[in-house]
Amino acid sequence: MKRYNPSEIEPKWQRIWADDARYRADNESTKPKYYITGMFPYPSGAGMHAGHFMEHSIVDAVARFRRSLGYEVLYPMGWDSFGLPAENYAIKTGKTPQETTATNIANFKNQLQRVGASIDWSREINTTDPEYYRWTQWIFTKLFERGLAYQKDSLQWWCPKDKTVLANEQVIGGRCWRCEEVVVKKPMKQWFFKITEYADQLLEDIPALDWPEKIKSAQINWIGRSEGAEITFQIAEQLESGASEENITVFSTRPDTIFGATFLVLAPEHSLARHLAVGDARSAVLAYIDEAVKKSDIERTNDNKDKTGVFTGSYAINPATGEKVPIWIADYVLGGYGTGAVMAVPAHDERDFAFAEKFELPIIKVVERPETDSGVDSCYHGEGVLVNSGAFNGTRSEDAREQIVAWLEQEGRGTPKVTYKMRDWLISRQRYWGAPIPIIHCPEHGAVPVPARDLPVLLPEVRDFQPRGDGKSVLAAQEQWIQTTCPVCGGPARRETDTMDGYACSSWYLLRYTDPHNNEQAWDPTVTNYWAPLDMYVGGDHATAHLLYVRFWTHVFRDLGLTDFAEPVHKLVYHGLIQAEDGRKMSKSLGNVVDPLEVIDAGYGADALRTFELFLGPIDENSSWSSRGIAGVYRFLNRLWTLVQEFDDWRNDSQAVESTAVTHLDSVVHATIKKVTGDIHRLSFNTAIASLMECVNDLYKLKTQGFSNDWQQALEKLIQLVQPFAPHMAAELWQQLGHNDQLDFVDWPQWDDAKIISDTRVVVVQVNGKLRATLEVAQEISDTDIKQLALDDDNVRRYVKTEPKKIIIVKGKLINIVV
RNA sequence: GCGCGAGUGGCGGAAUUGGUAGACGCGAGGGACUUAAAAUCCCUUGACCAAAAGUCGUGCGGGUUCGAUUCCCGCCUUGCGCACCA
Repeated sequence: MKRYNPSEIEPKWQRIWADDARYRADNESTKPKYYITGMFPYPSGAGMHAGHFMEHSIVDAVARFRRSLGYEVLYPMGWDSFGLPAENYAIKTGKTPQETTATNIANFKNQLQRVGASIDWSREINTTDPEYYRWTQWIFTKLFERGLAYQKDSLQWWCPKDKTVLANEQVIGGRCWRCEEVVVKKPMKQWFFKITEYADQLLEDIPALDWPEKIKSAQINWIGRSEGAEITFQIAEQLESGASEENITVFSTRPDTIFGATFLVLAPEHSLARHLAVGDARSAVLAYIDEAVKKSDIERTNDNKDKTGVFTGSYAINPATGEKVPIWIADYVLGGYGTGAVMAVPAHDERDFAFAEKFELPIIKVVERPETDSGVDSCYHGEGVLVNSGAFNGTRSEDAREQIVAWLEQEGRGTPKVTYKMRDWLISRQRYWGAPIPIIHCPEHGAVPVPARDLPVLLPEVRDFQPRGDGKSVLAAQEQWIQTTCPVCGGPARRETDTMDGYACSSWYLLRYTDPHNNEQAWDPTVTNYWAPLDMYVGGDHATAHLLYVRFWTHVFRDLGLTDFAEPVHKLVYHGLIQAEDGRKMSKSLGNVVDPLEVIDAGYGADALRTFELFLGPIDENSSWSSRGIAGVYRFLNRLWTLVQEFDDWRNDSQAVESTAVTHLDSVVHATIKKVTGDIHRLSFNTAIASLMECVNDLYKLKTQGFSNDWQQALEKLIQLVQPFAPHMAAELWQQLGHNDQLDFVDWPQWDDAKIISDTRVVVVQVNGKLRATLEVAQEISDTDIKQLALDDDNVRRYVKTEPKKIIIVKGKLINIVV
């Protein structure tokens, strides 16, 4: 009898799987395909912790399950390896990002191999590989040609001391988060992807996605579609300083409240803001604008609720009432949303109300609060009947919405309009470690995309990664690299020196996996249409960033004729986090990280680790690591192992006697097959593993009757069921029971309902819904007989003294006697 | 503030369509084996009651139903996402 020793059997099987490239996916297969993977990792220096392994435990279990069901499974892996951490690490250590990235990838790959993930390594990809980013760049040029990649001047945060651009989140209280220098805003020309053009399509496709509600609603929220109208307010006075416009256009979702619009508010960034400042107010307005523009968005929203603003001295005409209304500037209006200007209706909008109260502006009620509404606030934002609204008095606000817009449209003062919260995707990065934007700036022809034949635009190797300080990436110092010729006219031209956001690289990798070695094109549509879209995509991050971008790009690919499908992922599995044993997030700085290789090497092995991660709880909820819990799972695997050893010893013992007393063996095993199969289908791994444990416990009890030859098949089936969770042990035991074939591809066991059913069943007897007895009755018993048996039961009789009013029978399960 | 989840023993969790609440695991208690310990195996384990019988029990308060962890209404707590988006 062999002891269970994972440190011996796991390397053995990992070697076998690697040697015969067992998990290579075949493009030409005649089997049905199943394409599954997890979100590819960023290969950091820290390596993966036990929490990261959750994703691979899920993907590998499903991949192995699907293989057994007869699918051709594609489970690839790759590396999202461009990005800031590698670059910062390079600055600190003097190593190049190329070197550190290679080291980290080797480490990650080793970790994945040591858990026995059934990955097709022949399809490994790496976003920093020029053969990969060549096509990222090619896609950029395609977007550019379609008008979906464009340049725009926008304000960026700039730290004069660190000489670098900062993200909004890196500006705290107007100061740099690193050196606390006061930051300034600097206008910079940046590259954007026009995701807003796909806002409606991305929104419309959401209901049909087999994705968690949580993610779907996060995306709906993020896109933030609002239906309303743009309404034009004429400026009352002639503007002195030659402003380009004489009108102010506002966006409103409540055009029905226009009769209550008692003032206008413009964002400080509004193009007319300075021009409107007249008379005594002028200097105060200009000061306010300067101050507001300096504040970060975070400050402007977090300083919150306490409204600030200034009156410009100018007025506009409310197109509905004809009244003059004052024009204010206030930073509670956002420059980047709608038109950057709003009509303020203080009676029916809380923000406008707070502002009006503070600055003593008129408040006119135009929607009557229904009597059924119990609220008493002086500001009411619900629906109701219009008042103080001229010809529209008495109209319901829902109806008035359309009627008023129609009327304004007739007058040439308004038009229906849909607006989105989502902004275009800013993809320029002034950092080194990214894919160069494949654009050549020609004095004659402007921004020209690099032709496909000249791709990739290689990232030059440099020595100094420190950002230079003039708002450009270190590539701007590579004068030789920059100088080139215009692809259109052949004249001298200069390369774009910004790199692309890493999210660009990860927006198409799922398609590259299907055809990773293609050096003629990004992918062959025939191959890609065979594998993609993904049947299952597993991850626990990026609800609105990556998962929105990858949908956006795939929609574009479809429109370009590069794919047949617009949605890249059929089913999304969004798993929870595994927190540390102390209930906090696992992190290096907290010192609570569980290293998976240490767990494996401590003797538990990869099988116990994987099984435990899936046993912790439902995969979509957070859970906490438990060093005691993994011992419990290890105990279970050990019990299964021992059981097979004991059977094997019996089998090989020539003196062994076959027991004739064995009962229920089939019933136990077939019930387990049924339960485990159903549970894996619905991704309820914790209950699948629980029923495997239950099955082993039951077999220990049956074992006391002695073994028989029937046990061979029973144990084989059990081993097959365990395989998705503990593949090394399963392979070893399979071999020990006399098989030389590959367990991975052996058909998943079938159950037979007839074998599960026993001669008797348990029926619960309730009186008035309370449990009073349980009866063991024959399988085929009639309702009449059940009723009689129930009523004859001693304990039931104590509660049923009179003729029952009603008797409810749930076939084969329960009888409830109502008295 | 808005949106989406969640709340069940000492702990992680189960109950798939409204039908025995607490599967499975951890922990705890007891026993077997052992010189002893570890490991292993067996039994017990929601609360109250000596126990049978029973009563109570799924965040709180109502409701629908023969029957509610499950459905409905109103709260509380908590996680996540968005957040002055007009």
